[in-house]
Amino acid sequence: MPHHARVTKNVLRTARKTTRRQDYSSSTKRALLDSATILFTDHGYAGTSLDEVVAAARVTKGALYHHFPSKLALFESVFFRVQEATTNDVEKAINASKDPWERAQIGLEKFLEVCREPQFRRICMQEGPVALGHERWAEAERASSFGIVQRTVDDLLADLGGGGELNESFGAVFYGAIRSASEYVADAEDPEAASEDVQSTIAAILAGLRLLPSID
Amino acid sequence: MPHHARVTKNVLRTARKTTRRQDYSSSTKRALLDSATILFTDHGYAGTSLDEVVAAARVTKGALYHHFPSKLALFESVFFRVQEATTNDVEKAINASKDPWERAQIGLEKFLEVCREPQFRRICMQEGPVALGHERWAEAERASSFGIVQRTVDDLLADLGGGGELNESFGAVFYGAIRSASEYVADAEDPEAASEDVQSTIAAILAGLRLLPSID
DNA sequence: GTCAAGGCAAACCCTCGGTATGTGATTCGC
DNA sequence: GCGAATCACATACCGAGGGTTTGCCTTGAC
Repeated sequence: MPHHARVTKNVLRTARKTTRRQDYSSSTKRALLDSATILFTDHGYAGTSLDEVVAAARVTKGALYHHFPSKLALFESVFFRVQEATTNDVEKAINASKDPWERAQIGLEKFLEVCREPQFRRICMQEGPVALGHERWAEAERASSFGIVQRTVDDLLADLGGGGELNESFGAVFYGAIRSASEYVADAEDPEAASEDVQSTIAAILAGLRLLPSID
Repeated sequence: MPHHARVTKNVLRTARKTTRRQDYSSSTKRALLDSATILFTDHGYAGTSLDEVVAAARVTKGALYHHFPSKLALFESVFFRVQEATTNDVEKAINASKDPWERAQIGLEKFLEVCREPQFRRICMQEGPVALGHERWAEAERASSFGIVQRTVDDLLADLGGGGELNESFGAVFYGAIRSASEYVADAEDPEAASEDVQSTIAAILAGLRLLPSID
């Protein structure tokens, strides 16, 4: 091999950083994840067969099991991908403000919005707990949605001068309230109106808490 | 057949009201439901095979499919049986009082209690939505747990003199809050303490609402 | 050019939900 | 009382689908 050829090759490889095979591979993996996301969203975890997934991705089960050790592992990858994308959205929106009460309001509004996206609702909220098991799902939630809610609630309570004893309890209560409210909005005939109602409701509850002499 | 024999037979049948075959039949059906309840509670819907169910009930699949048209139908029967028993418990406890605020407190306490029973938690709260489908599950919930919460909330808001526009929204919010709080209590290391914290939390929220000049 | 490895296809196995058919015990008609 | 009908259930079987094994064929290294 002449010297200039080696140099050119190295330059090109450094520029592209990936080989043709790696491109193919990651492309296949992404196709599998995309197909699986759609199918899991439409038919749920148990209602989706791997044959459907590989057909939609135009590969075979051999490819699937080359990239994922099991159906459950495939679902996990889909789950975390959707969860991360959604959580980032909410977190970014929240950081637009510094006032804890405003942050809470923005976060709520944004969360009601993302819960109307079928992917997040079905995969992360509905199928997640059963497919991953309640334990693993709860752990994943603590690191994302629930974590955001808890931190927001902590800030609110700190602003109210509470001693912090009931922080976890308030976190659990508000997390559930927001989840349920999101489903209410997503299922409503007029989601816009329902969303405003929910925001008024939460706002009323928060306003009431601010009137209390003390929380603890 | 002599006359006295016919009379005796009729008397007996009237007294017992069932034939021997019907006794056997309902007995095996109950055995299937009992076994299925335990297995669904321990391993979930998808994680339980019908072979396990019929083995635990000491029958075969022939018997199962004689009583239930499908695995899903078996689960439905189990689901509704558990749900009805639990809901009746809560409803009965609530009716011990007439004051809406006291009823709410009693209902909450009782609900936190029943949610610590694995059967209700796993079958009605966790597996139900996925196995029955979100639609059917929501419908069943409206007729039981959610219905109780909504009626209780309606009474509270009426007592506050609200116009009723936000009743549904408040119902959804409190329903979710209570559900989530129940899981928090059930998973807590010290459920008794967690239960008290949750009751303090909800009490604080309700106290705050009573301080508001108006809800709507 | 050759060789190793990675990416994937194809064929197979096994569990499990569901079905079709058989059978023995009850119950009913007379 | 006795045969016929029926009911409650057992047994054998089928197909779908998750998972495994094997091997080919492209790609990249030397």
